[in-house]
Amino acid sequence: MNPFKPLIEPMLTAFPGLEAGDISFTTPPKLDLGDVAIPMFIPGRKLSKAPQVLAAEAAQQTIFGKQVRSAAAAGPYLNLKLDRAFFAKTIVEAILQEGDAFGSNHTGLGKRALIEHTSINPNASPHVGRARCAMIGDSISRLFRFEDYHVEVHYYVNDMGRQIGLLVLIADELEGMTFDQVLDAYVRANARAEQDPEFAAQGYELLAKMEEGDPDAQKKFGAVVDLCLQGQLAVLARIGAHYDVFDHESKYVKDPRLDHVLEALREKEAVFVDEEQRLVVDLAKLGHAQEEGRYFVLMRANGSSMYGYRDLAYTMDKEAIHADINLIALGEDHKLYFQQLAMILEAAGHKVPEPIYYSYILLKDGKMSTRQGNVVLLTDFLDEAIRRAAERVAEQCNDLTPEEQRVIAERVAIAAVRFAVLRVGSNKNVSFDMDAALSFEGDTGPYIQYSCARINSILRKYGQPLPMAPRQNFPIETDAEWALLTKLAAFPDVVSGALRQRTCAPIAVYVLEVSRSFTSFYHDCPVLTAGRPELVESRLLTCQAALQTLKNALYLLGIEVPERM
RNA sequence: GCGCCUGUAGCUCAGGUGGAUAGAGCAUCGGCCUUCUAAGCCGGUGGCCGCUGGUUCGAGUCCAGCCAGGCGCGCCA
Repeated sequence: MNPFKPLIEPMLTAFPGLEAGDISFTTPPKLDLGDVAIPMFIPGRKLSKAPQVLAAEAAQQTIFGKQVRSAAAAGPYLNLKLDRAFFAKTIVEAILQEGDAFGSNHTGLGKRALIEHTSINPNASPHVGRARCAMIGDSISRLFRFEDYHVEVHYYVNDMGRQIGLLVLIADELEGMTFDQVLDAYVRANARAEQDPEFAAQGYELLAKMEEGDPDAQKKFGAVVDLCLQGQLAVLARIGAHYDVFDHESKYVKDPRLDHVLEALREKEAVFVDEEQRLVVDLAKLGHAQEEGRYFVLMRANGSSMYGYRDLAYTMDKEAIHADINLIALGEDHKLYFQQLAMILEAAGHKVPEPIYYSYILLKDGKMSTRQGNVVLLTDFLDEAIRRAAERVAEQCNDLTPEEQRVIAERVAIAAVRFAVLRVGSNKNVSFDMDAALSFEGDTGPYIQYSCARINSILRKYGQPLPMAPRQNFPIETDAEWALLTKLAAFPDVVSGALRQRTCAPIAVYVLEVSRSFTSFYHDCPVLTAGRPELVESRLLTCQAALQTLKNALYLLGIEVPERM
């Protein structure tokens, strides 16, 4: 939606050399300069005129009609003061009409999008670093769904490998291991393998059996993996992450398609057996420029396959779905690995997924490592968040039942966590600070929810159904109303920008701006006690439009809108 | 050592495709609850945008070099 479309035509009439695409709109730094600004850089280049000169000419020569009160040049900008009521009405009308779809540009109609994310090793309860991947991946899948893509979320279950083998050994000794004991068992298994070569060898042995299809080994692996996976999914569900398809790594051990990849590599003389009898790819033959990361091992000397070998098959499997968009969210530590994988598959004529990398959440004393047990578990983090939120809710909503309070506290906590993670760019390391992450004041998820609760409160108190569309007269009396509505109108552009950049961070920034803008409106503009019925109505509809926009944007972030808080 | 990512206010972060006086929150200082929720609002203090050069009418944004942090670099996944 571009509410300022009616301003384009008069410009084109005044300057025949221009096309509609040359005219763009921005908000002036201060509203007393104008309600909307048209930058003259691009039109100036097109007409070979200095933007300052063109702006001055445009202010003189363009005949805008009665929707424009005044036009003034300010340097390279043409600032317009508008008949605000006219444009405000267009904006509110569009938002209410589009409802839950407002903001979507519907670019995914009839298209498929596949995204793989999270795919944690089944060895322990997820820590907040892994949860970052889940939240980023989940939000991107929501973004594509919102754009009308048919979205399929895949989860790769790493049910093979030495690590799991060691865990199976420990589980055997433990008997009746529960999910809560897994992390501890996993840490112990790794520590023991480092000190006890025999134990480590047993792990490899078990792994080899598993790969050969030994039924007993498969049963043991299956039991441990399933215990972990179900436990992990339950925790991930708490933050709203869900998956459509689970692909098990063990399915890709002896995939016939790998022969054809090997064949392609042989043709390029890029694969060889090294002096230790491993099957290795020489990526230099495929165009890899550096010595570092030149070799990629496919199989061990004993003939068992490496993770990457199976991943080749899995990646081809996803390619076979022929999705229009094929994404994978990966930790930055997988960057080189994925480039190597891509190089091999491309050499064999395959298309590879588009990676989305995220950096780590660091603790004060360094990186989180499941293997070392140096972690903040998502589940503990959420419990603490809920505990803090519950304290606040108990003060503020003491007229509600404990059950109602519990639901609110949970939503507030999840909003705090998801927002804190999603608002920062995914290629940035974040240092984890419990207190900062769980603050409910300022630029936070709960702040946004709070503004929604206030809107809901106004609508509840009004107590009657709102008209579906603004009436003829839509008075705008303050800058606050105008600023809010133009901010709302920007949502579709924010969505398309986020989609293009494959990140929901701009949505988080936007939702904060809308909330701030609404709260200023809330303080400046009484709604129910505005006086004139038409003003009450226009402001009610403004509230409704703001709520609809916030709701749609918060859906993308996986944050729920509370009725009150 | 080589490659990729990051460096913006005391702290945590925004700042597509170069454009108006570099923006928020926290912290700090000062105002605002007989009026729709103070998890709030309004205002003040606080910036060699890591450093040095270059391109440009114009650089936080583009290029080069350097400095600092993160990640990675052959039988982990």
